[in-house]
Amino acid sequence: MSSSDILKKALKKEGLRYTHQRQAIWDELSASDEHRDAEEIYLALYNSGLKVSRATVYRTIDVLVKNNLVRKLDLGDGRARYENKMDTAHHDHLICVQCGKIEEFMDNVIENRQEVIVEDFGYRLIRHIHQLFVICDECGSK
Amino acid sequence: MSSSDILKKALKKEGLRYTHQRQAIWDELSASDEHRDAEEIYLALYNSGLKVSRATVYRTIDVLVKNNLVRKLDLGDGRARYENKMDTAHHDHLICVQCGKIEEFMDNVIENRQEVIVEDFGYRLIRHIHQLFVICDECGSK
DNA sequence: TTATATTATGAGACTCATTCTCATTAGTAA
DNA sequence: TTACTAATGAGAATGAGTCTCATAATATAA
Repeated sequence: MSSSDILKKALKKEGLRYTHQRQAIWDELSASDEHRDAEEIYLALYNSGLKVSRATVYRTIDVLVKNNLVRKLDLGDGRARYENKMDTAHHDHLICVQCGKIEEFMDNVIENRQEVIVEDFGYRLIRHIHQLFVICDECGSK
Repeated sequence: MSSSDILKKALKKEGLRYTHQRQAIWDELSASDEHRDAEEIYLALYNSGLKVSRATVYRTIDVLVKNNLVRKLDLGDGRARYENKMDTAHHDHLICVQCGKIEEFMDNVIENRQEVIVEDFGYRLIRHIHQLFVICDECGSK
């Protein structure tokens, strides 16, 4: 399924219209594996000649997040980051507190323990945030 | 060690003065096990007749957090919560996405796995955030 | 104590990411 | 095409948190 088909499907599901702006924003996000904030997405589009407003960037990202095409990360610094979620398995993040580098990890033992914990409470797990703030090898060796 | 001794010790270590406002804020935080935001702390003081400014609330909480007397929680909703850290063992949180109720959990298997993961990367773990967003028993049964 | 030198506080201005408003523009169904 | 809506853009608004700076309070020395 092409990039535009994926988007069209999500928009149809939400009862939303297919627009150039929404396609441009999804193209920008789906073409990269970086963890970027809204301003970076906005500027990337702007610099490639596509004048999409910040408001539309935010609005569209919300739709993409809601439809599981993009993941929103809260790193605790007041700026949300977004990553393409297509073809990527679930993972959590390691963040270097010095240089900001972001790595991904996935651990089945932890995933399973989470379920057990929530079950013991008699609750139902909806989603989780698990971030390991580290000093990476490069920063640590200085 | 009394509440004021604990505070005085932290302030001395930081080279800061002991003031009524700082004591009042620490009293307010240390007397409760709730997870409150800065505005709630400010209002609690205000309603008990202590007119401490919001700026001082934020400034003082920063000192308390830095000195491990208070823990800052980022729940991803744009308002930091603070909890008294005295006499409480390390734990992470379950947050009900419906009613906002916060419960605490601690799991040694997860704690150990985190260390292993970070070690495998050759990094050093500084701190972590682990939050399980759930639907609690009360909200789930409706 | 009292005087002196700082530091802390309060009020409100400011910041910055994000959201909202509303007039204009552009999809879309018939 | 038309006609009906929904989407967009520009910039105002929001809101948590930070900063500024004149004034007040604390610590230290005498």
